[in-house]
Amino acid sequence: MTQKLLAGSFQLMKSLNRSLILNTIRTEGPISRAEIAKLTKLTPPTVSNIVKELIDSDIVIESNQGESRGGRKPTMLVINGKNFFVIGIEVSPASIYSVITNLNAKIIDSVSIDIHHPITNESLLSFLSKSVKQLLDKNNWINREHILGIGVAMHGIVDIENGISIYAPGLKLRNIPIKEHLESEFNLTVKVDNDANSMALGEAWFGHGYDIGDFVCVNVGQGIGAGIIINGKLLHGNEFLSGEIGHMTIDIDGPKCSCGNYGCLEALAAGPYLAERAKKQLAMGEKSMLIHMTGHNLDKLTGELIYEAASQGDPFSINVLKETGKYLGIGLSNLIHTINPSCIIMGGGVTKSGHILLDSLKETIKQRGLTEQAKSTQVMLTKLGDQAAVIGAVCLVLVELFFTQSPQTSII
Amino acid sequence: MTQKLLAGSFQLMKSLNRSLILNTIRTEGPISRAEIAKLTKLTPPTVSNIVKELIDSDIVIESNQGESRGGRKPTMLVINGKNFFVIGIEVSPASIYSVITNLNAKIIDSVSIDIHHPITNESLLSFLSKSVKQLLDKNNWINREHILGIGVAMHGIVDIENGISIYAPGLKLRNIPIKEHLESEFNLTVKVDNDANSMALGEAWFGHGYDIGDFVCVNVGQGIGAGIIINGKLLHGNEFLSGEIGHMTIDIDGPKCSCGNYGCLEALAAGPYLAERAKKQLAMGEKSMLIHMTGHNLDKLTGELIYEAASQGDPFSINVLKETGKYLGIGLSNLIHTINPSCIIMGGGVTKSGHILLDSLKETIKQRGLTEQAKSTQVMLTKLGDQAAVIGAVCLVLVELFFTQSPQTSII
DNA sequence: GAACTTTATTAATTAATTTTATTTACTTTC
DNA sequence: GAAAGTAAATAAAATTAATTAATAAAGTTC
Repeated sequence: MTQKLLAGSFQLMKSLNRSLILNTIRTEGPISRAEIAKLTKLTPPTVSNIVKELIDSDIVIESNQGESRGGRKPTMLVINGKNFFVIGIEVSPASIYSVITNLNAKIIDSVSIDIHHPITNESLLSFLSKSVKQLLDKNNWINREHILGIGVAMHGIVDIENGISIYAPGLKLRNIPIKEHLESEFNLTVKVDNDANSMALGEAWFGHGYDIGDFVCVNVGQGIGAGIIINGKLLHGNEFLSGEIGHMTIDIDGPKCSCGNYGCLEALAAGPYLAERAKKQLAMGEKSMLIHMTGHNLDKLTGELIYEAASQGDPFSINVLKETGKYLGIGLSNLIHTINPSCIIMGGGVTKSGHILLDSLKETIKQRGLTEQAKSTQVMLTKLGDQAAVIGAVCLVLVELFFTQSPQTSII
Repeated sequence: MTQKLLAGSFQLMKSLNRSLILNTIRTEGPISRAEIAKLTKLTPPTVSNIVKELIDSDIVIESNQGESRGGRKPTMLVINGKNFFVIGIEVSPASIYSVITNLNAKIIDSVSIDIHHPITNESLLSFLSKSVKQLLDKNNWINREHILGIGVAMHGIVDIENGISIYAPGLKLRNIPIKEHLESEFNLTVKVDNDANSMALGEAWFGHGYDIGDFVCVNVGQGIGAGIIINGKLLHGNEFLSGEIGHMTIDIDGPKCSCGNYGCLEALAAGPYLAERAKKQLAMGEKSMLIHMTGHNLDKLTGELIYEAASQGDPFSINVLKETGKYLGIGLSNLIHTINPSCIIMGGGVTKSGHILLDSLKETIKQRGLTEQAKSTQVMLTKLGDQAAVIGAVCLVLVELFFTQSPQTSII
C-alpha cells in the first residue's frame, strides 16, 4: 500500500495549528505569541486566535512579561502544567510502581506494591486498582477532575488498541484486560503499552531523545526489549511485536532460551542468563571472588553480584561482563543494520553494570559496523534512569493530550 | 523528539485533497466524481473543483460513461497514464537495465548494457547516459516533454537526498554522483535509491504489497538486502543504512563475510557464499551430481547450479538448500521480532530456487516465532519478479508525482 | 519628547470548503 | 409516453479560518 492521505478540511487546518502552537509552547515555553509566530511560520493573528482558545480551555496560561527587545514587552505563555495531573504505572515482574505527576512529568507522589508469585489476572487487576486508590487517597487535595488519565507500562506483549496485556512472561499471565478494568473502575482514560516502548517515549519527551527523531531505547534486565521511535512516533508493528529483540538469534548454536529456541540475545545477555553462564563456568573450576561473595552457594549468584565483583576488580567477573557487552553489541549492530537509528539509549538493570560492559558493547559496534556512520552510532544510558518506564507511562497519556488533533481537547 | 506537526493552511488543505483525489483515481479508477466523494468523504463540489484542475493539468482524463444506477450516468475518470512516461534504471553488479514505462508502470521498451569489471565512476556514469540515450532514440515518437523523470535502483548504500551511490560493493565503487550527472545531462528529475528499497516500493505500488501498509521486501542474490515499508513509506534510517540485513550476525562463530565480520546472514545464505559452502563440503568428499555438472571443476559451481541439481533430486543439493532456508528463516525471524511486518516478500535470485528453500525458510519461521502471529507471518515471492527493482525505480518518480502535495504538480 | 521598534489586536480580504439549490440525464412506473 | 423519481454534476451562497493591512499598546533610543 502506498502512503495514506488525510482529507483537508477547516477542522484539520485548525487542529493542526492548534497542536503545533500547543507543542511549541510545551517545548519552547515560556514563549511569546510573536515568537511562536516566528518559529511556526504562522501569522500573528492566527497565533493570537488559537492562543486565546487555549487559554480559555485552561491548558495554557499567561505567565510573566518578558524582556523588551526595543519595543513592547512580550507576554510569556506556558503550559498550565501544575494544575493538571497524570497517573503512571509500571508493572514489572516483581512490583507495581505507580506515580502521579503534573504535565511536566514531575513526580508528585508514588506508591509501590510488591508482587508475590504465583498471581492471577484478577489479583493483578485488583492490585492495580489498589495502587491507584492509594495514590488518590494520599493526594486528596488534587481535584479528581484535573486528573487526565492513567498510563500503564507493562512488560511483555501488549495489545495497545484494546489495552490488553497479551502475554506477560515475568508474571506467567495472559490476556489481562487492563484498560477495560481501570477505565470502568476510575472513569479515566487508560493507555497501556509495553515497558520498552514506554521507556523510549519517556526519553523522547523528557530524556535524551528530546531532539532526536529516530532512536531506539533498549531495556536490558530480566529480559531484553527495545522501543523503536521513528519520526517521533513509536513503532508497534503488525501484531504489537516490534522491538522483541531479546529473541533475536545471534548464535545459532548458542544456549537455550526460555522461548525454546537457541542463541537468542536474551539467553546470552539478560541478567538471569548472565548469572547462569557464570555459574556454569564457576562450576567447572574457574576462580573468582564470586564464590566467596555467594557463601559458596552458587544458586545465590545474580547479575548484580557479578556487576559488584567486577567493579571490585574480579578478573572473572570482568570477563563475563566483557563477553556480555560483546553479545549486546552484536544485537545492537543487527539493529543498526536493520533500522539504522541515530542513537541507542540503554535502560534497565544494565545501566548499573558500569563502564566495562558498556565499553565492550561500544567496541563491538565499532568493530561490526558496516560504515563509518554505523560504527559511530551513539550509545548512551537513559537520562530518566529507573523512572524511564513510569515517566513513559505518563507520556502515553500526554501523547493523547498534545497530539490528538481534536479541537475538543479541552482539559476540563 | 516528539512527532513533527504540519502547519495548517489553505494551500495544505487543497493539496491534501488534490493528492487524495488523484490517488483515489489512480487506485480505484475508472471512478466517477460521485464515487470519489463517497470514498474520500469529501463533498461533491470539492471533488468537482479539484477534478477540473486535474483535467486541466492533463493528468486525469474523462473516459467512458458508466452504467446508470437509476439516474444520470456517471462520467468515469482515469489517470492519463498512456500519455506520460517514466524511465527506470536498475544497476546491478553485472549490468545496467533500463526501461521506459507509462504511468501504470507498463514497460514500453527496455535496453540492457553489460558491465565489465573493473569500472570507474566516470565510465559507469557514461554508461548510464548511454543507456538513457538509447531508450530515447529507440522511442523518438515520445514527446520529450511527456517524460516525467528518471528513477535509479542502485545496489549498495545510497544517499537518497543527494542521489549519490555512497558504496556499491558489487562494482567496488564509492561516491558516484548519479543524480547530479543525469539531471544535468537530460534536464529531468532524477531519484536514486537502493535496489531492495526500490523492489519494496515496486511491490507496494504494483505488486503483492498493494493493499498492505507494513511489509518488508527481501532481496537475496549476490548479497542480501531488505526494503522496509512502514505506513506505506520507505524507511531509510538515519544514514541510509536501514535494511542492510545481509550483515546481520546470526552465528557469532560463522564463516567470514566480505565485510570482515563472521556469521553475517549474507555469508551463510547469499548466492556466492552458498556455492562456496557447497564447494568446501564437496572437496571433503561428499557425493553429488554437482561434480558431474561442473565437469569436475568446482570453481564453476554457482548458486544456480545447486538450484538445478536440487530440482533434479540431488540429495546433497537439496540439503544445501534446506540449510540455506534455515539461515534465511532465522534472519527473517529476527526481522519479525524487530519490526514485525505483516508480510515478507522475497525477491532476487532466490525466487528461482524453487520450493525446497522456501519451505525450509517458512518452517524455520514457524519454529522460531515468539507468538502464533509471528509464526504465521506470511512469506511470498515478488509479484513483479525480475522486474521488481526496475519497476520500483519507476515508482521513485511516481511517488513524487502522486504524493508531493504541491499544487504545481502539473505534469506539463 | 520625537522617532522608531516590538508586541498584540482589530478589521478587511481571501482561499477553499460546505451547504443548499439547480440542472442534467437517465430509469421506472402507471 | 408523459410524469415521477433518482443519481450525477454544477452553480450560487454561506461558512470557516486563514492571510493581509491597519492600528493600538507599550516600550526603547537618541
